[in-house]
Formats: sequence, structure tokens, C-alpha cells
Amino acid sequence: MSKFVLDEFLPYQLSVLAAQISREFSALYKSRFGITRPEWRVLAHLSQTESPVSVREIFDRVDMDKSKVSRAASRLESSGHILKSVNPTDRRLVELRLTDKGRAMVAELEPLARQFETEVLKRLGREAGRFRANLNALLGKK
Amino acid sequence: MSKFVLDEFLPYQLSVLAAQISREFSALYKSRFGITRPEWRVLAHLSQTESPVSVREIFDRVDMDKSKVSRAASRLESSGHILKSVNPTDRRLVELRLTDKGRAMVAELEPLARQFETEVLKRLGREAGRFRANLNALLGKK
DNA sequence: ACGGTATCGTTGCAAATGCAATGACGTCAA
DNA sequence: TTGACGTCATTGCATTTGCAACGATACCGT
Repeated sequence: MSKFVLDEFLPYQLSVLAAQISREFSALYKSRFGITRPEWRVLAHLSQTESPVSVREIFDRVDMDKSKVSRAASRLESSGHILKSVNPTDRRLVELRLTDKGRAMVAELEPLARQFETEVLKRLGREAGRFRANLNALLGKK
Repeated sequence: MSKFVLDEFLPYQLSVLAAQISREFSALYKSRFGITRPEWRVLAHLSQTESPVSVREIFDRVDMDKSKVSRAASRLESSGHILKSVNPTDRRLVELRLTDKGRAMVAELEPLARQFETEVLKRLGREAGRFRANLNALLGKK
């Protein structure tokens, strides 16, 4: 059997690539807005829907531990980017929603995100679409 | 401009996929051999070469902080899987090499790794090769 | 209505992490 | 040879992380 080569091991490659790209991008929003990765995720998720969203909903969909989401939300509340309130229908739930300040920040952030993504995909040329499709397949989408 | 959708954001997708797959695989070797992810990386890297390898060499190629490598190596030494020794030519360097016990463990581990990888790639069917090629391109290989 | 069970978000805590500082060693030029 | 500078691995420390435990609330069968 041929030798095992770590550099060609899929889980390893994915790990390295994801870490590199995330580091690069997070350096961007960290320096520009002073937010952390978990905070960015919460913000990005909140920006997608008008209605308030519970902590559970986020950590379900966003692949972060409950506590991570909870703490990120608390920081975002302190910094005035989101509001937390108890859901009156089900008092176990906490509703998160963007403040105007939060919305403004996301509005600045999103173009940067798009641009960053475009730059990355440029490296793949015409293979970009296929790569994304395969990524989605591995993520078990649709 | 169309709405920003986190689920379709490349850095996010890569992060999630890498985390999922790494979690899955690390659960395997953790339950079976009690080693952590950094330890697995060091072992996997050491298994690829006969000659001893310095800490620097590993953290350069393996995308881990120096201290992470150093601590993983110490744990692996305690558990008897590797040996650490001072390089006699350049006494700043620490040579890491597998013990027989370490080699035996890696020998068990590698087939599991291959199999795991195969299972993942199966989900892509005939696209697998292309996906890997694109991954390599993004990693800036060759 | 009541008890048992499940779900939600937060928190405590131990472990892992990243980063800077440190100390040991090498290199090189004068 | 010396001294300034660079490199290596480890360690200290503050922060982050994951996990379990907890209190509060909701749900469900009886």
C-alpha cells in the first residue's frame, strides 16, 4: 500500500484551507470593526432575517456551541449592536435582533465579505462553480 | 444587490465543513487511541519521514502554532509514542522521532484514516477528483 | 392540576489556545 | 574573539473554548 501523505489527506487539507481563509477574513473585520469570529457569525445570521432569532436557532444552523453563541450575543449587546429580549410566547427563548448600529455595521461588512469571497474564487477560475457545488454536496445541502 | 446569505458564504462553508469532518474523524482516533488533534497531526507528520524532524519543521508545514506543536510533542513523549532529543549539530533544534510504540499506533491509524477519507469522497462520486484538484489549487500547491 | 420529562439559555470550570517573552544556541562581520 | 543579531523551543499568561450542570420554563400524559 502506498505511503500515507498528510498533505494529501482530505480532512487535513480542509482544515488548513478553512483556517487560512478564516484567519485572513477575520483579520479584516477584526481590524476594521473589532469583532470576533463568533460575533461575526451571529451578526451575519441575524442580518438575514427581519424577525428576531433565538440563540438556539443560531447555534443549530451556525455550527457553534450554545455557550459560544450566548457569549457572543452578550458582547454584541454590550457593544450596542444587538438587543436581547425574552420571547413573550415562550419565555425560555431569547430573541436577538439587530439595532440600527448593528445594521449599519453589517451593511459595511457585507460588501467586504462579498469582495473577499470573489477574490478567493478567482483563484479557481472557471472551476469555481463546480467547487462550490461540491462543497454544498459535502455539506449535505438541499 | 442580492441579499447576503451566510450559508452560501465560502469562508463560512469551508469552516463548517472542515469542523464537521475533523470532529468526526477525531472522535474516531480519540476514542480508539486517546490522542488529541494536535497529537494526531504530529504523529501523522512524523510517520512520513524516516529521519527525525524538528518542531519548527512541523509547525511550518502543519499549520499549528509553535507552542501547540511543542505541547503535543511533550504529551506524545510522556505517553511513549515519540522521543525528543537535542540535535547534536544545532543544539537549538529538538529532534522528534517515533518510538516503536508510536509506529505501531500510526500503523493502526493510517488504514482508518484512508477508509474515512474514502467514505467522505464517496459522497462526491465522480466529482471527487476534481474537488481535490480545486482544493489543492486553493491551497496553493505545486 | 400535577408530576415527570424535555428544552432553553447561562454560567462554572477545567482544558486548550494564541501570543509575547524568555533563555539557549548559532551565525556573521569586524 | 567578541558582540550584535537571528533562530529555536519552551513557558507564562490572559483569553477562549467545550462540556456539564443548573435554574427557569414549557409540554405532555394521566
